[in-house]
Amino acid sequence: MRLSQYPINTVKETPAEAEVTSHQLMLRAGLIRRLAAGIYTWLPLGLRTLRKVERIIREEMDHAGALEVLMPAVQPAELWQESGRWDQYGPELLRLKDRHDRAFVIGPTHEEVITDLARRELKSYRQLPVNFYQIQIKFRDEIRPRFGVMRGREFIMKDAYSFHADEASMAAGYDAMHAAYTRMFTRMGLNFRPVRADTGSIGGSASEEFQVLADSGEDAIAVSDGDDFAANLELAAALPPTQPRPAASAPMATVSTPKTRTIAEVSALLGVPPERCLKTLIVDGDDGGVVALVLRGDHELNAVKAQKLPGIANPLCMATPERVLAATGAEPGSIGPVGLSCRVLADHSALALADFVCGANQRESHLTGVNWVRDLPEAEAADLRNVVNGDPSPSGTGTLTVVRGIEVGHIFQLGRKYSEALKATVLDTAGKPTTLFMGCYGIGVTRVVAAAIEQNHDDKGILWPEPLAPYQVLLITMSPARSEAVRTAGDALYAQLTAAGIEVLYDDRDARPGVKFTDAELLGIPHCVVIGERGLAAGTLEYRHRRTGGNEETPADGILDFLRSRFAPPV
RNA sequence: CGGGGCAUGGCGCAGUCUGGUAGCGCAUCUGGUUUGGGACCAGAGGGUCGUAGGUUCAAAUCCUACUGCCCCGACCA
Repeated sequence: MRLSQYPINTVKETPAEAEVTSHQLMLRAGLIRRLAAGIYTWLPLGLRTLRKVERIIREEMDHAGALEVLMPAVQPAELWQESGRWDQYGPELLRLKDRHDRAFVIGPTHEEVITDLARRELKSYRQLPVNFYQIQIKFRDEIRPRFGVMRGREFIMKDAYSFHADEASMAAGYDAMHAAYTRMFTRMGLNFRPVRADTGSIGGSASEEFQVLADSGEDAIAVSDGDDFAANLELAAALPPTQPRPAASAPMATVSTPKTRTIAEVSALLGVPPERCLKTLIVDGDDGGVVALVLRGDHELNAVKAQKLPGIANPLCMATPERVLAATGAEPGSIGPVGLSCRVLADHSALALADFVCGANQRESHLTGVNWVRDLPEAEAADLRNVVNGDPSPSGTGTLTVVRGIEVGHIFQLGRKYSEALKATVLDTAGKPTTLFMGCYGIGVTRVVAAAIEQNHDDKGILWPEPLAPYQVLLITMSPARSEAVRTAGDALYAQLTAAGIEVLYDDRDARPGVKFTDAELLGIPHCVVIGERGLAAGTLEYRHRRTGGNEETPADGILDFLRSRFAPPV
């Protein structure tokens, strides 16, 4: 493509609406434009990268034996009522009616449609296993779309659904997708980790997320330095301390702690480090009562872990101040586990403390020198907290570090959740109907593009991983309007490279060199060839690589082989 | 949905407190001089100041309602 014929501008100033780097760069480089909140147009340059992501996904899905289909974006409400998700999904599901007043949804996902297809088309165990996938537009009416296409409302997803006669086949299909995903993201040149994940609202048993590692990621991931263990923070288990609880050495005493509400304030006032203070949170139980959750002062409550515990409301709900007062006799800021009549759950690390500080359940008072058993009954032990840097890995090897990630893929073993609801069965070897086992496997295609930029940029612009770059080579002519020789050489080289099957973006604009170079850096095409008069006279071209920088002179007549030697070998 | 903020040429902003001629930079167009790292000079076009009411002799500015967008939280590819 000739840049002189690409009418979209690059932008110098960072648009005010964009917060994260990838969003800013995508707008500045002219990859996307916003139409409404969370809804974007893909411009030619951005679309090329999007298509490259799609192509790699298709190749690896096909290679894994999956079959491509294309399902409708608009789906009848009946299917959602049948699966029960019409009522469960909530306002994120965009519902609409047609002219006959029939209810439809814009599909946020396609379990219902694919399961409907499966129950109609699949009749025998002999047809299994099978994996259908599509690359298609989804709509989720997110509460808060943000970060450009990273969390849009309309987005492109690759979703795949596998069907199996038994659990072992489902597990094998899951493993095959795990391998396919690993190949895809490796081919895309992304630094990623598969991590264990919570199954959330989709349901099912085993589940892993594929996370692109980036500091701006919305997800926290705990990774072990001893082996390949990695888990989403919501799921990463905090092991109980191995050392036994020290013996009590201090008497319990009540101290006045006026105007202190937070652990930090109490800690500062009493001169006791936060890790020797306890914080007590009152949450709703599932029986109408309340439950006290006790954590070490320096630890954070993990809501996903807590709400899975029996007796605790799911989703987790903090008790109202009135209920806290009724249950403890004090307001948040001065509450503690001593003398509570409600059920008390304590995190393992909180239970390992001796001579600790906690709220006294009296206004603006705390207790010091408190000890389990001696001063209050030993609470039920539970894993309630987020792991922190330095915690031992649940895998038993190494210690954990918490890093940030962008979730670009998620794979699930669904079991029979949807096939049961929609009565999707096949005949087994005995000729009896058997309910299908399912797996489902998603990739946020549009999000991959943003994640790739988030992970690959510098202060000047994008640094495309070679397999995702909209073009392989950027060809720049220096002042073509002034030099016919440069212009002719540029046109000829453009034709030559294009004929050789190389994807070339040709900056033939009549713009000053500085403009062209800064745009080159913004756009992030990996390989750049510069044609100028002074090189032309010597029979040389200039080459520079976006990531490594620097200028190299190379003979003009060997440019094709030279470039090919610089291309990254395919993964 | 709860909390906070913003809305003024295509983009980024000032002007709003204290009502009185709509302004700056970038971008765009014309002419000229320039040309290896976002040029310079001269000129030009482009804005119902988010929408609708209200107060006032007079509203971008004060009041009311609404809409859109952004940020923080819970949800997710």
